[in-house]
Amino acid sequence: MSTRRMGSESSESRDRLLDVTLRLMLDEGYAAVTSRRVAALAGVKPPLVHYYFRTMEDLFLDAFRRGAEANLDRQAAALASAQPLRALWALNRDPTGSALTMEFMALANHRKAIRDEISAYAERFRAQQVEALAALAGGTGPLPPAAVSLLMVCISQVVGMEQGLGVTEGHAETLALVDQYLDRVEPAPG
Amino acid sequence: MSTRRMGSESSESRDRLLDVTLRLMLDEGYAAVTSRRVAALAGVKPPLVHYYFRTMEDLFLDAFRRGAEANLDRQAAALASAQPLRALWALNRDPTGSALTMEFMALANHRKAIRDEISAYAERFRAQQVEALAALAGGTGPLPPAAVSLLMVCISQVVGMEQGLGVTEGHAETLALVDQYLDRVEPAPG
DNA sequence: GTCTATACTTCGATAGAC
DNA sequence: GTCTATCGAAGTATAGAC
Repeated sequence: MSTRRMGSESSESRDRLLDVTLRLMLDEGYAAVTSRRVAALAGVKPPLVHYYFRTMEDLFLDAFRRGAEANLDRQAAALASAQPLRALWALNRDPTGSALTMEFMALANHRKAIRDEISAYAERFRAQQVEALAALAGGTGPLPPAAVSLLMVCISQVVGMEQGLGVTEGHAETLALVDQYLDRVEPAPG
Repeated sequence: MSTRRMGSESSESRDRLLDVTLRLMLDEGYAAVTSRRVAALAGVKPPLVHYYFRTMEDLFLDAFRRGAEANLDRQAAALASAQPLRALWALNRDPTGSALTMEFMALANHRKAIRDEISAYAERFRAQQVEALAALAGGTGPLPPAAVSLLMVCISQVVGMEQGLGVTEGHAETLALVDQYLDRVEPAPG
């Protein structure tokens, strides 16, 4: 066990395994991520998964980190754009994000290592947002920056979730409130 | 198969199996709900699970229905109370609810029968709320009833989720906004 | 450095005895 | 109404061949 070898991080197979893991979580939920299924979809033999990842938990962790880092970059770009609030809102409303977040949250429910990782990233996300919103030239209107940040996440997360279910009552009214707020605090250029 | 026998709904064992299922989902996630573990925790032999529930999916469905019906009753009581908005808010903030909801949502991701069931109940929940809020004597202030309903769910769900993670930035500001809203639309008696 | 053969465990589900 | 015995499939993980 102490002499167990492990694949390099630059391997193409390793890369495919991470891709497939995220896709599978999105399509069929975290419980569908088994070493056999991941391997089959990546076109490799099942044991290869354990060559690159000591345990399935390690696979989840690396898949999460990869997705989270990419999202942090996307969010930084959005916050640095000409219309930070609108860009942030558009980014949060991406339904892929909500679905994956929910899967990882459910996983975190009973895997401490994953909970800690998500917790650390969630704080970075929130901090990055709050800092940028607080520094906004025009301010964030009647709502404190931290509340704007949290509300955007709340609304996009739950609306996206419910859309996946086919439940839509109250969505139009709530999204209209957001648009109203954006028009007021960050008027569209057109 | 067509002659397969099945236990009655009034059985005590059946009742225990449903209890244990919900508890296990809460404690360790839906993936921990296996026929063997449920049986062990309920103090019965594994095959008994399949005597009462044809498949594991049936077990999940019945467990969900039982929990959902109880919640619909609780919500109806809250909405019929003297302070409907405050009672509804208190009910939504129960952390047990958020955790279970997340588990079932994750389950729904890859089980169509469960998705349909959750969808139907979610619509009933929302409809019950919107109807009651729309009929409120004092109205819902500057926000439309449907938006109030959705926002309460959004905020309590995400705040509860993040509290479980230990992430709290923005919570105080957002909860203060809710309190401010409640004080305005439904002033506390004291 | 990369992958495969294989061990061992646990799963859902059924048939039929008690 | 409940339990024993058991099947075939799928799970994680390791040891060792290329």
